[in-house]
Amino acid sequence: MPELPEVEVSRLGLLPHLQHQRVSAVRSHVPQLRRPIPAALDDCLRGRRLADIVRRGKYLLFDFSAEATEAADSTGGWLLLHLGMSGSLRLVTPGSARRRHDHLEIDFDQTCLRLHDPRRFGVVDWIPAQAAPPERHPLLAHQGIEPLCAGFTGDWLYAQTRERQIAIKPFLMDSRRIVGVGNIYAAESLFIAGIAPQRPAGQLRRAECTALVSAVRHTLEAAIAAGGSSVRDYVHSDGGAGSFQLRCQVYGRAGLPCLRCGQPLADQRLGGRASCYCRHCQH
DNA sequence: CGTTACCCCTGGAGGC
DNA sequence: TGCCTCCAGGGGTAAC
Repeated sequence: MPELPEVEVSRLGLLPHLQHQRVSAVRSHVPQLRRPIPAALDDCLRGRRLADIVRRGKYLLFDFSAEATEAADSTGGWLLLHLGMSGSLRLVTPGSARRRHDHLEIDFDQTCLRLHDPRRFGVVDWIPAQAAPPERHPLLAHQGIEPLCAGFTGDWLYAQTRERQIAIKPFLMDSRRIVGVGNIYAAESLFIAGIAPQRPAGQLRRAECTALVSAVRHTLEAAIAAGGSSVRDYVHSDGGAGSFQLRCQVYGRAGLPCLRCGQPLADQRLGGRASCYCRHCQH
């Protein structure tokens, strides 16, 4: 279940292997995931070198906007990928057997990148360089602040939440406000900060906003660090990016004892999502 | 503006 | 063993 840390770990794991590599072929094996996969992707990418991979929220942008080495007729662009809920990216030996749900293959000179996505909630799109800049893409244009950037502070959160009745947990998870915080890390961060998930956002005091921002950043950074330590495994093993099992303190533990006070954890639906928390430790 | 429902899809879990 | 139902997840979109 990729949230921001999993996407960032994928980026960090792939970049050293793919940067400056040239695409030799692209194959998609399904017409669409959450949205249609561009049919002409092979024409767009073939012969181009990958300059960089950048992340925006949970989206990855593969930068092929530099001048092409072989494809001379157009000006390159960006490959936009989103892993949805069940997506993962793996580097495999070219020609090795494709697994069920390997929907997209991009052959580079030395390796093959495969997008595996059983539930097909992912996104694959092509953004031509001659179009508007990638941040204007409809899926990126309304993305909120990056939780790991310097501007994401307690003061920022305090200002943004004033007069807002919405519960703090769905507020945190709304990508138009803050990108990359999914259900797991929202639940964990609220527990660490001692804030109940159903609290109206506008009710949070300044100190609570500071604590929550700190908890979100710490949780995400710890998860990236945990995943980063297994980047080598990620690239070479069959297990994929599965080893950042950050020990969850509340997520998925409804009814089990709170690790801080021992009381059974409560479960409540907020914004359609299961929200596990401790009635005793979170207010 | 906020909230809710729905949709994309598969597979794992649990009930019978 | 199998069949059914429920649920999870991200997130865009439409409806209220």
